This record gives sequence, structure tokens and C-alpha cells, in this order.
Amino acid sequence: MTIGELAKMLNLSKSTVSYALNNGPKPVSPEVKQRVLKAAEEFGFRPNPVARSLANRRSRTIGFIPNALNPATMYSAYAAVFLQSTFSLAHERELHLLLPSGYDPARSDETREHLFNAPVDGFILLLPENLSALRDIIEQGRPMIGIAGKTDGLIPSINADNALGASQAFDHIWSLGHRKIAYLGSTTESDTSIRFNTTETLFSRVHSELEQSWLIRSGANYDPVLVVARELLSQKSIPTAIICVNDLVASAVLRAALELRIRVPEQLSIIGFDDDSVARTMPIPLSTIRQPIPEMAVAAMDGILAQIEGNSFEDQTLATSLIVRETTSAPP
Amino acid sequence: MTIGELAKMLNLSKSTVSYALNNGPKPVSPEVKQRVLKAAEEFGFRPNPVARSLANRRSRTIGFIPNALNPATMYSAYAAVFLQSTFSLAHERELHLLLPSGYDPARSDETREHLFNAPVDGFILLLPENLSALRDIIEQGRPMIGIAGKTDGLIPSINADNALGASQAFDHIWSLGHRKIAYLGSTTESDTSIRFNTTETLFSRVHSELEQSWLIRSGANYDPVLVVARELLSQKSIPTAIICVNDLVASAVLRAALELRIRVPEQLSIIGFDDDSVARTMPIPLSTIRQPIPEMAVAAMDGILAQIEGNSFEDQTLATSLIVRETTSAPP
DNA sequence: ATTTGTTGTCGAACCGATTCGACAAGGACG
DNA sequence: CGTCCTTGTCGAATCGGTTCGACAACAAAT
Repeated sequence: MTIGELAKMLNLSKSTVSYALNNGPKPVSPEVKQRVLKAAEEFGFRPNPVARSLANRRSRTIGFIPNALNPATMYSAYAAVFLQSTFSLAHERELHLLLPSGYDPARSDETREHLFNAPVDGFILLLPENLSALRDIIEQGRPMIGIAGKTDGLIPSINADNALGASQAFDHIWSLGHRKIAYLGSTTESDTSIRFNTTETLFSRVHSELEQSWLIRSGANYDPVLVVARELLSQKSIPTAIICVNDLVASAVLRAALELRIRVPEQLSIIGFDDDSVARTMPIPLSTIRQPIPEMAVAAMDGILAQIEGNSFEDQTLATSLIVRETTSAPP
Repeated sequence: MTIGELAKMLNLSKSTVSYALNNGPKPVSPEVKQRVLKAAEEFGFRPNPVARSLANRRSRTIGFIPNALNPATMYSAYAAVFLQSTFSLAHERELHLLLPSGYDPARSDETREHLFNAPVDGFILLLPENLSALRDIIEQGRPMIGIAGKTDGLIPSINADNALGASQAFDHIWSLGHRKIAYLGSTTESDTSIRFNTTETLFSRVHSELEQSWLIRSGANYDPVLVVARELLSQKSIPTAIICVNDLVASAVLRAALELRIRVPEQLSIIGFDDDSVARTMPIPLSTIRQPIPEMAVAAMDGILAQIEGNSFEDQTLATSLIVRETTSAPP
């Protein structure tokens, strides 16, 4: 059933019916309005959203582009949580969320072509290593906002304060009295390398009081980290605390510790980063640095809507916070 | 830039340009075709996807409806993995995936109204407890397919073989020699209650050989299960093996065991269900029953595309499989 | 040479909504 | 009573594509 058919049944014009249904730009007499509403209800009339979008030049849909190199392994826990927050916000605002196919920086240009076909008012983008693959779309002027990464000023971005987070983790460990401290992380993305560099700076700032320190590029994936952690914890002199680039790494470290019968936190403190779901379901609940993902999602949504309305939007950096659970305590 | 403007620049009609770009229903001379393609490339012409959808009556977009009661907590690990698989498939087929807002069985009718506005060719639905909230949409005749639940024949559905999975878990534990076995689970959804009932049947079938058994409705969430597991494992006579309704429950059980200094698997075997990401990142990798989520996603995608093409589609039940890792062994 | 058929192009209609401009009817004002 | 303004309705244009039907140009068949 189309609006035209409905109008015909009622002996009204399409325009009048449209006005009645939308409290349209023009007024409609009360009786007619009632008649239209009743008939629409009765016949179960649903306006075609595509036609409506064409006329409005608004789709009420936001595109969400995850940052994976390979869509087959697209969601990190981080991306999943971010998506979840964003979806929840979209729901409140009665917007749809679209996961467009076609973004795959590893593949060639034509793959990406399909992204242009996404019927969305704007994109929220979990930032990849570089934006060059998306340059065309950015130049096209569609509203876009980047999350957790560098944009070189091409588009506005929202970031957690990774430097703050790294120092919160270090300060916590330091103030508990630890002086043999290891950091396990990667330096491949901008956020993880900020954490790495900040930690490095903090280590060197206190190096005279530091008994021993390890700064290890272990990567950020479970299996490689497990190997590194087993090795680290098998030496004669081992750290009393390990700061991890994220919670997944922390869970691998905990596993290595348990395998080697090292008691956590009595003999070894572990602190993660992100406050993933794993942080709460680990057998010893993980102390960690919380990334304000829900707040970042709100900022991103506000930012994209502002741009859609034609307003400008500033970059934002949101504070992390320390969450102390059960994997950290004073050194033995 | 619209197709009309492009046509004007080239002194051609809209129709000819459209034919050239789409290898349209009518042929176009080679020279004209080249001219059009070159100009489109040069001016960066991108056909408006909304207009195209309106004309084609196809949006090349599939809606994905998660089953959460509350969109704020929408994704179980299960839903996230399923979404991930589905997205990957959509990507291969150059379809977009839409997460429509408006589905919230806990809220009133008008909330749901927005679902009708989703510009999609069909819906993939992670099944909620009952479909009544979606009856209108089903009756509207839009293609739809349900995952992991009961549909009472209203729409086709794809399920893992939960009865098979439950017996695989039991058989594994039983054949290792365990005779003091507990089952922890819920019976609120159709799949978890199949697992529960199957286990109950198996228990009773071997009851003469069974030394002791527990069949506990612990729920399927982490915190309540943790309480139940601590209690269960604190008694004088405890099970030598615990079968869990899912991997999250298994992780809570493992935590309780470690807290109580019960060695896994030497003193206690644990088996989960789903093969979630947690199964691999637990400090002792979890033996579990794998749900064939990628295969289910393929079946769902095939099913929805078949319906869109106007073909019929049969229900499918896909086999689960046993994955033995390190939480199961012979009893002490 | 006439008929038939194919190829390529164009204008117009269409998809299903929104919204502008025109206009008639009725009320308020001088 | 004539003018002006407001209210309510309609037809037509629009959004940006796709596709049908008509037709001209030309080649092949009779």
C-alpha cells in the first residue's frame, strides 16, 4: 500500500494525506486528519522508508566502519563494545546503524567502491592505521568522525587519554611499592604506542629508584604474549608487577603466572587496560584502566549529528580511570 | 553530481547514460560507452544509492536483529560472534548489514514501529523468547529468518543441534569415567532448556551407575553462577565433573574452583558450551561444545537471500562438535 | 526495391514519498 | 461591502535513479 492508494481510497490528494500523517508543513482539518489516521491504522499503511529518504535527503542511518584489516576477523572486544554502545545510542535517537561492506584496506580500490553505496548520513569510523584508503569518501564531504586514532586533521576524532591511562597504571603500581616492573605491549597503533612511550618516559623518570624494568614489545595478541610471558616469568629475577597494553594481554600473563605457580597478586601484580568484558570474568578479577567507551560513543554520535546538521565539531580527548580489582597489591 | 547533470554535460539522455553505466537492458555503442565511463570517472560520479533502491525496489541491505531484552546490553558473546560471521558474509556478497533500532520487546508497541522504517530486503533475527512482538512485520511478508530458537512455523529457522551437543558433553565426561556429575544451566530459552532436558534424560538413563548427580538451575549469568558454584564446591561431597550450559558459566565455575584450591582438571573437570572467545583465553583452556556459528550464519544468509529471490527455504539443524582442551580429564 | 530486423538513442513514465505554489472558502477588519 | 489574512485542499514538481515504448538509421533478407 502506497500513500497514493491510501489517498485514492479516501478521495484525498497525496499531499493532504502526507500532511495529515506527518503534521506536515501545512495544516489539515481535524476531521480529515482523523479519517486519514484511522484508515492508515486500519490498512496498516507504512510509508516506504526509501522513498521518504529520497525526498528528505536524509536516511536517518549512520554508518559504522570497524577498523579491521580483514572483515573476517573484524571485531576486537573493543570494537564490539563500542558498537554496542553506539547501537544503544542510535536506538534512543531512532536512528539505524549500518555496517557497510566494502571497507577492506587490505584489498584493492574497487573493493572499497561499494562503500559509496552506503545509504547513510554519516560515518563513525574506528580508526585504522591510516586513512588514505578512505580519502575519496572524505573528500566527497560526507560527515565522518574517527575513533581512537590519528586523523591528521582530516576529520574530527574522539580519543581516550592514553597518556593519562598509562600514567594511572604506572602510578598505581609504583605507589603500591613495586620497583621491579615490566611493560608488555605493542607499538603498531597510535593508541598503543602512546601507552608504550608514556610508560617508557615514566620508567626513565624514576630510573634511579627502579630496581629493574622490562619494556617489551610483545604484540597485543593472546598467543604470542603467552609465549613471551612464560619466558619472562621463568627467569631467575622476575618482575613483581606487569603492566599490560590491554586486558587480553593481561589474561595471557595471568595464565602464564598460574601455570608457573606464581601467586597473583601476592607474588605478582598485573594491571590491564580497557576494562573489557574479560577483565570481569577472569578467575582473579583484573585491575585495569577503564577506557570511557560509552562516553566516547556519545561524543562520536553527537559529533556526527552535529556535522549532519552542518555544525562544526572539535576533537575530544576523554579521561581514563583506574579500576582496582584483585590482581594488584603490594610486592612480596 | 546526478545522472541528469552528467547526461547534460555529455549531451546524452539520462537513459543512455544509465544504460552505459549499468550495461543496462538496452545496448549502447562502444564510443558512447567509453565517453560516459570516462566522464563518470573524471567527475567522480556516484549514483545515489537511495534513488537506485527506490527504482529497483531492492536495497541490497539485510537487517540484523539481536535478541536482547534491552538494547543497552544487547550483545552476548554469542550475538557478537554471530554478527561478525554475518557481516563477513555480507561483505563477500556486497550487501550491507543494518542494525535497525526499534526492536525492544520490553517496551511498548510504538517503540517497535520504527522497525518498519528499516530500508532492508529482509531480516535475520536472533530469536527472542517469543515472536509475538514481531507479528506485524512477519505478516507484512518481509523475508525473515530466525536463529537459535523456536518460531512455531511462523518463519524458517536455523538451529544448532543442542540435543546432540548436550549428549556430546555428557558422553565425553561419562567416558572419561566420571560418576559424580553436575549440570549448571538455565531453562529460560529454548536452546538452553533443550540442553537441560537432554542432560536430565541422560542422567536418568544411567542413574544406576551414577554415584551422584546435580541438576541445577543456576541461571546463565556470571555472578549468580559464581555464587552457586562456590556453594556447590564447598560441600563435603563435590562433583568430579561439571557440565555448563555455556562458556561464561564455565568460566565462573573455574574461578570458584581456583578460589577453593581445587585443581582443574586433576580434581575437577569442567566442560562448557558454545566455544566462545572466553574458552580460549581462560587460564586453563576450556573443553567445550562448539556451536557451528559460521555455518549457521551461512545458512541464515542463504536462507534470507533465497526468500528475497522468492524461493522457499527449509529449517536447518546443524551439528555441534566436541572440542577437548585442558579442563577435562579422568576423575581423581 | 521493398520488407523485415537489429541497434542505438531519446523522451516519458515510474518508483513512493515530500513540499511548493495556486486557489477557494471563510473570518476579521476597515 | 470590499479587502486582507488565514486555513485547508489540490495538482504539479521534485528527489535521482531505472526502464518502457517510440523511432530513426542502417543492414540483412526477400
